[in-house]
Amino acid sequence: MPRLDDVARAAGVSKATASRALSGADGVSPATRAKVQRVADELGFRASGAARRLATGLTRTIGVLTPSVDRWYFGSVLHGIAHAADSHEHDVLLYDLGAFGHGGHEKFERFMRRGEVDGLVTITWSLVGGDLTRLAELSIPVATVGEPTPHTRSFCLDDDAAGRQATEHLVRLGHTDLLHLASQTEVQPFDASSSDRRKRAFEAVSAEHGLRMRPVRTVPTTLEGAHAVALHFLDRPDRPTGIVAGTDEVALGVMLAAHQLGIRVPEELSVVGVDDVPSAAPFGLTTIRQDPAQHGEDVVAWIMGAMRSRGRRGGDASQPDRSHTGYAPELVVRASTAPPRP
Amino acid sequence: MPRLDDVARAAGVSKATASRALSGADGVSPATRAKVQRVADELGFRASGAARRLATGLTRTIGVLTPSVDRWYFGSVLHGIAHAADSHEHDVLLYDLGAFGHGGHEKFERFMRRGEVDGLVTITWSLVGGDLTRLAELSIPVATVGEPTPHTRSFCLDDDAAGRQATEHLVRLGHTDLLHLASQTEVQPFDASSSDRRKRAFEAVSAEHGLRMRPVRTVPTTLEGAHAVALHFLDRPDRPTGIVAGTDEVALGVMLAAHQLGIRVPEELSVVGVDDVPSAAPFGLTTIRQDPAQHGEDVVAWIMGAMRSRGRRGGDASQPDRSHTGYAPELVVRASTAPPRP
DNA sequence: CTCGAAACCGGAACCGGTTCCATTGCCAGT
DNA sequence: ACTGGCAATGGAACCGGTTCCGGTTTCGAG
Repeated sequence: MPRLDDVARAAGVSKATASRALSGADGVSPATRAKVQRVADELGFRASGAARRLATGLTRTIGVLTPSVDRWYFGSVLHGIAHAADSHEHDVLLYDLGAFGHGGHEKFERFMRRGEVDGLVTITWSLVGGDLTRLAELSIPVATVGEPTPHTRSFCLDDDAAGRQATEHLVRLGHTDLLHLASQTEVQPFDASSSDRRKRAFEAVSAEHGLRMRPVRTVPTTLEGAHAVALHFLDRPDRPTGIVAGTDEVALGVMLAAHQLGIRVPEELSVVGVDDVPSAAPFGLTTIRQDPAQHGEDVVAWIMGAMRSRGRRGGDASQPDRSHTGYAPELVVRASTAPPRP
Repeated sequence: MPRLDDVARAAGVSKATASRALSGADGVSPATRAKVQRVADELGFRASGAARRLATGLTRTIGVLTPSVDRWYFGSVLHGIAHAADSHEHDVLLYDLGAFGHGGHEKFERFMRRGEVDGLVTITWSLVGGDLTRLAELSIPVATVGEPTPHTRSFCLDDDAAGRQATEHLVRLGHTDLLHLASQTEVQPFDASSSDRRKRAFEAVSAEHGLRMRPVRTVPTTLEGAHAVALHFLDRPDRPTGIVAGTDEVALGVMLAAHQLGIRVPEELSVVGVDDVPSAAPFGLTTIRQDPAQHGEDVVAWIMGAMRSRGRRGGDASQPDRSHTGYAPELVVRASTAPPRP
């Protein structure tokens, strides 16, 4: 494996000049630069990342903290992040904190201990209170996607609008007896998780239109979990005529349960979800669409910008950007919603 | 941020001793070691990963090449990998090659160019032929999970047994007219992808029992894709009485299509899948279970072992381990299979 | 009491880049 | 012709650890 020294010698220049030539810094004549680059190519030179990081202090890596990677939303965000990071010539260091609470804290501690990233994005807050504030210890840009947060720059669906749109869609169809299924948030450091905001939007719309007030139910975020609970609360005469689910997975679980109980969707029960997962379409699920991969791309774009501004000292004094981006939801009407039976 | 030098000075020892004390190397008296460790703690010392890598040549990082991260199988494997890597104090560098063929090669090139990992696991071969052999250029342990390969150590479900078990289950129930839906493999460098092996097992069992020979159909690996095709080929009088799907997602798509066409499962159509995804249970899908997260854990365990043996020079001369681990499939019988109607 | 091995430790080289600073060469301005 | 100034370049320090090598102790065996 050739070193920079070898390239320099072969090109007849000093290590310093070779470094400048290859890194694109100026102060090198075009002729010299071309020669060095050619020689480097011929020798198959690849700069040692370790040496570069040691010298520059930059890792060209961004870290991702995620509660888990095998759920549609998280996976899609991660996909967007990976794509964007790659196009910025950055690597992605993945920290799968695992099942919530399940040793997640220890993994977080190890992450902090290594801390070899230039920027960090957390997908949802899967951290407990104490850990949250510790993130400030790393003096690197931090952003969150999936939940609005007061501590960091954040990106996610406008949950309030999403909850409203879903509920109002059913109200417009004539429903007056709705039930909201909030998906369970395992860790909930703030009083305004995504799930909460959707729930409040539901309650607000319910109140505005004088709907029957049923207490919101909290169910597991998975299809199978929601299905199991739905089998119980759907199997009674005073069930609602429509259900606003916090998530497509939940909505699909409900549709399945309804089907198994002989309740026809949408004739006897309307169901709306949020997400627009790929299987929502074939199941005919009416839902609120969001594009997590795009969120991932955007968060990386922001991180890159933030890294640049820290780069040039002076932007340092300015307040860190803790603003929030809420994406506009888009209602997708399919076959799972209809006017209630008279 | 304190440096090793600071710790050494504060502890009244040399940098060399401090390094030995903290890294656990021997040649340090217990008393000295304790003192250095205490001082390091007090100062909040964290060794610079960059410096350590430069000095040792080890990155404490393993790379993961995956075709995408938002599909159940890949996500679960990645989850297992992340967990295992963490317990070995290693980081995970993620390379999401993105949609197959879609710039995947460029991303792969960038990966090779940086190449700062101690070990590499590829989830399925999403690489084209040329790229495959280039992996040997990196002289690090490489393993694959999700497909048996001739070039590397590999881990995956015993596809032959899985295909046989699924098919034989239907045969035992009395079916004689089956259709196999192989899931599409976008890149297929070898003549024996997972999908192929399951297909051949199906054909073998079919022949052994003299079943009606229908040509195998290849369908997209997604629920929505399989659903779309199933709507066509199920909607005809001479449809089979049973379907062996290469994947649960495909099986679920078929079940959905059948339902929409008014075909009752399992009375009029039996369906078997492979995977046992979480939603297979609520849907009552009979399937062949596998545990991808376990595969991820195992592949990391192997990588760690391989790294150690390369560490001690001498094991170097020995042939690299290219063996294959096939996990035994487990049939899970649920409600989607039954004897054919007479 | 002496001698040698073994344990412990410090100095310094090294990993492979980046970057500050000094030097050189060349050209325009007066 | 002289010089201020700028572009191009080289030397060397530096980033922060690890590790080789040689020098002291220490301690048990003879």
